[in-house]
Amino acid sequence: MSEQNYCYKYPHPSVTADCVIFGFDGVSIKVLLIERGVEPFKGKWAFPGGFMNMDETAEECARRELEEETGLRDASVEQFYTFSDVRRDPRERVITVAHYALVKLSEVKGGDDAASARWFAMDEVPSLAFDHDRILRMALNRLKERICFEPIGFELLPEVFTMTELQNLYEAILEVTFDRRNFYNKMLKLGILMETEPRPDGAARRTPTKYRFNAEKYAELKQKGFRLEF
Amino acid sequence: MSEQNYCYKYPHPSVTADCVIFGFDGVSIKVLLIERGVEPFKGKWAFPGGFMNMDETAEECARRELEEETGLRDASVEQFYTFSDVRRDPRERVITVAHYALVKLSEVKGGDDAASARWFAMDEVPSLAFDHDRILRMALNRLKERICFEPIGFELLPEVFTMTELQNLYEAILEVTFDRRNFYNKMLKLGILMETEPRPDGAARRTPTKYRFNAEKYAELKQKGFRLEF
DNA sequence: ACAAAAGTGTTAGGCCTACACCCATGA
DNA sequence: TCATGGGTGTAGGCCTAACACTTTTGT
Repeated sequence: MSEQNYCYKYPHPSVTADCVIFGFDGVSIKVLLIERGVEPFKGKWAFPGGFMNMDETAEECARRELEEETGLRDASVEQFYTFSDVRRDPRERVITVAHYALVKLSEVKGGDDAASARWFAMDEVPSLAFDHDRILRMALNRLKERICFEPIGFELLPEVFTMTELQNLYEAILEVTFDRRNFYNKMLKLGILMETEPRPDGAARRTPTKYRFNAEKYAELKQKGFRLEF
Repeated sequence: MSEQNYCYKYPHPSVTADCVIFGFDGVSIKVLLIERGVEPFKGKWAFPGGFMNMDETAEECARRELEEETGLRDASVEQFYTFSDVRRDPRERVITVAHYALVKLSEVKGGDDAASARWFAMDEVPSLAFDHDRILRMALNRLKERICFEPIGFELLPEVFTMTELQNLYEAILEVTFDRRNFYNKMLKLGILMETEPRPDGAARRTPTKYRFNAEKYAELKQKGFRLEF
């Protein structure tokens, strides 16, 4: 039954890719976890992940996991660290190439495993399987670093969003609060936001201004090197 | 002879750790390369690296490589990316966890392989074996990012150094030039430099002020979160 | 004598921060 | 009418960037 057909002169570790999937619901950052149905860590929550095939890169493997859980193929996925502690998996030597994905919650459909998958706000995340607590901490740190250089916020928001939502997102990721006017000024001065036409419903109730991300302007900015000061 | 004793149900990639070793000679950034003596890429230059043992982490493996080539045990080593392209090694599937190390050139003794190892300035680096060109590019980018947040410069300089050397280092890594006075002011204001006593040789020839890195002050700064603006 | 490198201050402009009130809406 | 959230401008301080000359030393 369990034939062992792949033989090597020296021992090889198993290699997996894990995918920390972040979403944003307008108020707080969420992460998608899966409840483990088997030992080890049965009943504990963990990130989607799985063994890397021989004909795919780590990132492709992470994207595969992402698609299985969310149905999304084109989200932003980035590798951030490889965890190789000798005993991180109690069964055998497994090293994992950890990625994070940023997804728009509105576009996510439950995947195959929907039954055992759930979104958790950061302050609700339980103690996780394997070394996934550490992986989450590092993923969040990377997110904090990166949001100051790249407009990753827009990967997490719907196409059209309000300034307040954008501010909530930055505050949630960086765990700080900003003065509203200063945040407006800074973002608008950057020039990577476009106002969307407020549809002129005659008696429409007063709605906040909606914005859209201006990818062209951003490309220009990036050329020159830019940094968001927070 | 080549018995294949380690068997698995599914194929496993080989895992290596590579170590991009950076040094600084007072003027330019150097990287330590090793000339390959065997195929593939025989005669081409590559970073030190090797297969990960089953009882060591990727970082430990990278440190082992570092020590073999330089004799150094306590240098700063940091993992920065895992390269997993399917065909990056023509022989078999190999993924590599890439690290960079920052060393003080003055402390480096030639390692076992001294004959085939050589320091190259960045603008002399030849085309490299495997995907090591790409690895080098990414290592340099990480270095650029990191030098704005952490005083990694001090890992590359001798214990005692002049302001000009420090400036040359920043200029070499960031590939820019700074106004000397502004650089002085910024660095001194940060407060992480200590002047060393100029030894009062009576008629010593005029020497530039020497500085030393003040680790305590840096620890305080880091607490509060700091950033170097360049 | 000349070239090369160290050392040193000031000014103007831009950016960040702190801060308060009005309006529209929905309850 | 009251509570909530959106929208808006200014003034002060700090940091950044630009800029030139003198001194010392070695050649």
